[in-house]
Amino acid sequence: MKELTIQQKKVLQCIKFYIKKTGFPPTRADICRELGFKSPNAAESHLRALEKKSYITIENGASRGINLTDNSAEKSQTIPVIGLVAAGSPTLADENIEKHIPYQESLFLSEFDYFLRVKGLSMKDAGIMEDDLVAIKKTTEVRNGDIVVARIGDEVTLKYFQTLGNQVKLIPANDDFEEIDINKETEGFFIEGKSVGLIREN
Amino acid sequence: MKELTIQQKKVLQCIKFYIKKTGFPPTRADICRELGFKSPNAAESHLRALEKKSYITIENGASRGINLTDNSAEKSQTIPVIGLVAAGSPTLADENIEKHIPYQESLFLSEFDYFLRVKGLSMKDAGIMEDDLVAIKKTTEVRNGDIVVARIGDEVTLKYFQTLGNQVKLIPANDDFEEIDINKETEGFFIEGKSVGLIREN
DNA sequence: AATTATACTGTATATATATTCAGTAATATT
DNA sequence: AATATTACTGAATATATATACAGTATAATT
Repeated sequence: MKELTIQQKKVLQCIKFYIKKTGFPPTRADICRELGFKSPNAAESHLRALEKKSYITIENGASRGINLTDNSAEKSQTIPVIGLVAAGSPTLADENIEKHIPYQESLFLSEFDYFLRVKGLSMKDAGIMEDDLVAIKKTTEVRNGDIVVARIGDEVTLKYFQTLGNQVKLIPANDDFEEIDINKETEGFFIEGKSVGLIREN
Repeated sequence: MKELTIQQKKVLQCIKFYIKKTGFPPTRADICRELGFKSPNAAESHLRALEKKSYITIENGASRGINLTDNSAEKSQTIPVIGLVAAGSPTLADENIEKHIPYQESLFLSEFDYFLRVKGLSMKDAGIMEDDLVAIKKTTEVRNGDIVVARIGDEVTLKYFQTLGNQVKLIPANDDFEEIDINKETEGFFIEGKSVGLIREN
């Protein structure tokens, strides 16, 4: 996927926004109006650049003949599912992405960035079972009682969050598991995000 | 919602199909081509009828200025959420529908008909918590171990299903609750469907 | 019985729109 | 140092497109 320039991104955003607002793609003149260009050729050349980088297709001769490709998404948004390996997952990087699943904006009350595939039963009593998909919002602003994705070195876990001063407790929802006590400043300790929803496929 | 004539339905379907295929709405001429009309005015008058019945809006003067309204969205794109009252819910009829939520086909592995809003903790150990939305597929074909929506008279419950001969056990996933033993032929006993997925909004 | 809605054909036309051509200028790449 | 890419203005134009007008005919509603 070729990178877009700042201006090209603006034009692509403009197209997406226009479609969302009106239900149909903009004309060259519409794009000029939205972005302040004075010549339709400004829009035209940006469109051809976007076409070349395959973010859109253009049906020649057709008015408003712009079609967003799957690459440029928004059409049917997808969200990555990341596998959480029980015994130490190195990162939440792209190479750990299991698959992408379609997703609708208003599925949960709050926005989220990815799904985490749960391994193990450490949050069983919170109703989070093996293989559940937990919707995670990337954030470090978490409150006591939140279910968080915490990283300690190489290991990533899902636990209840509880803090007092500099001390953090990561509490499992299962008596068979031990609670983790850690200092906020510990090397390699990091809050990746918090749970905002859950999906179970069965 | 005003009823559409057969021809108007065809035109509306044609618009939806065209947008799906190309990413932008059809012109009058496009509609004529697709449906075999010989005059652009045939398309024009159908469009105005659809506008009048508010299945579409038309931006005057704009090419391809057709916008599908929320009304004309496919039924299958939203799915009802039905409240399950812990102590006896009369029916799963329309009047109990909480709301509709958007839904994407491939969200779960199997198709489903509605979401059931869970009340109570009788399935806690199966990871089904209060206020969870359980995706229910309407069916009477259930197997041992399935989580089913069973109706006994006025009461509707969510339980594990276990059967032997004519005898059915409805087993909660919580020691605080009692298992229900019932004969298949009992008056007023009915399997409404089974759980095929779960969503938790929090 | 009169009116309105549906369902078209056929012609005409103003204008909305894509698209080409001619420039200018800065920046990035080879 | 030469070339390509980005980022535009400005003008011109063929054509794609919405839309009005004139008809014909049947069915539904008042």
